[in-house]
Amino acid sequence: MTQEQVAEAARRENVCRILDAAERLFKHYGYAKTNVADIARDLGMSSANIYRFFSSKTDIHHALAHRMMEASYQAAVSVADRKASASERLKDFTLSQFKITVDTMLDEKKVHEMVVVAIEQNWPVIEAHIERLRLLVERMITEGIAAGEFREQEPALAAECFMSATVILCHPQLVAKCLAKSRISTPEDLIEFGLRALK
Amino acid sequence: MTQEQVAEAARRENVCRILDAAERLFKHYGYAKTNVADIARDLGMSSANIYRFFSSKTDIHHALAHRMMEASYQAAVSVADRKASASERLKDFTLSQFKITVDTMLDEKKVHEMVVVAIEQNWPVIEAHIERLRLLVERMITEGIAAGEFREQEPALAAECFMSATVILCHPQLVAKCLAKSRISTPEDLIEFGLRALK
DNA sequence: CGAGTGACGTTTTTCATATTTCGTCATTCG
DNA sequence: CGAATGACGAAATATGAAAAACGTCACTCG
Repeated sequence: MTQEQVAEAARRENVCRILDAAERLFKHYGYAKTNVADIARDLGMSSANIYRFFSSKTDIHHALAHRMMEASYQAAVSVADRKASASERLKDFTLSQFKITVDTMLDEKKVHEMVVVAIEQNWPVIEAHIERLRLLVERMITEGIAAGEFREQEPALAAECFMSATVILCHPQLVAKCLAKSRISTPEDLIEFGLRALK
Repeated sequence: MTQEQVAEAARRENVCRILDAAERLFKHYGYAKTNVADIARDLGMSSANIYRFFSSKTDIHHALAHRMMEASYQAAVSVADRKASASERLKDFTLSQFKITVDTMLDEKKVHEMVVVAIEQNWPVIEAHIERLRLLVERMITEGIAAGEFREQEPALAAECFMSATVILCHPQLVAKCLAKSRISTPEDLIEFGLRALK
């Protein structure tokens, strides 16, 4: 292992530790109430040292968002790659996204604060994430068409419609609102509805 | 016409004038920047007089929201009552709701402020409005099933799913966001998608 | 008598400034 | 030499007193 590789590994390790600490503190005290000095103290280092790995507090926020979305995407990929019918996979894909959103929002107030900021300022990473997911959906739909499971249709368009139709299961703010109110339909009902439109 | 009826008519007239003035000022200067004295001055009356018709500034806000939703509901009813296929009416219903939402949001910043407050605090009137619309949709779906246009299904469940699927066309905040971004699908595409799920 | 008002107590908002936090850099230390 | 830091200026935020807005009520006037 070269000198550079060792240094790089150490750097990654530090980045990860900082993100872990930041995530924990943000979730516990809220994003606004936690300052970089708090994060540094938690790790037994100086706040100046944090800035060797992140250019700003916002940058940490970005990185955390990226990490969470990456995890969400990996979960999605592992569902999309399964050996199962397109319908089955689309259903599990959407349920998995729903579950992740619910779990993320369970911390409520603290996480909500961070999500709102990211959405209100509509960070490009969010759009990029949605687009990646859309491509996954598009692929599953294409496969479903090939298998004769779905009717002939434009996969790109169908993917966007399917995701729009199930947006209340994946959009953090909508999920937060809808969990509270009494509803006739379950998530499964809505997914079933979306799948029918594809067939 | 009795004494009471005259008085009642005068009261309604005042209520209406106040709401008109409030709506205009709120849209021009924003809800927060407009105070009750401004509304009163605009009408050549004292602010104390406003409180003979509305118990608070918030009450005016409520009344305005109610008036707008009532207009939206009447537009919806007139579409739902038309002589046309259920598909056609459901499509026009959704497009009409979409148009109203877009037009309402066109004033952007000023109206947005009021809508956000109403949604964040989730006023019961909003839930009630959505429920009324859902009942209209349910009726159209029931008629569509009877006409053999849609498959056999639970109308109440189908109505909620259809509305959930088209929520991005009717939810003020989502519409505001989605108008900005480039999309593959048009509103018509999404409605078509929702209708397919019913057939 | 009752529609309408000016005056007034209470609550909320504004605004100036005191304090905290952010982010940089020259310097230390292993 | 480079990882790490304390000290520091700039930017943001908390604070609290002053001003404005809210909402009430005794009173006026047609």
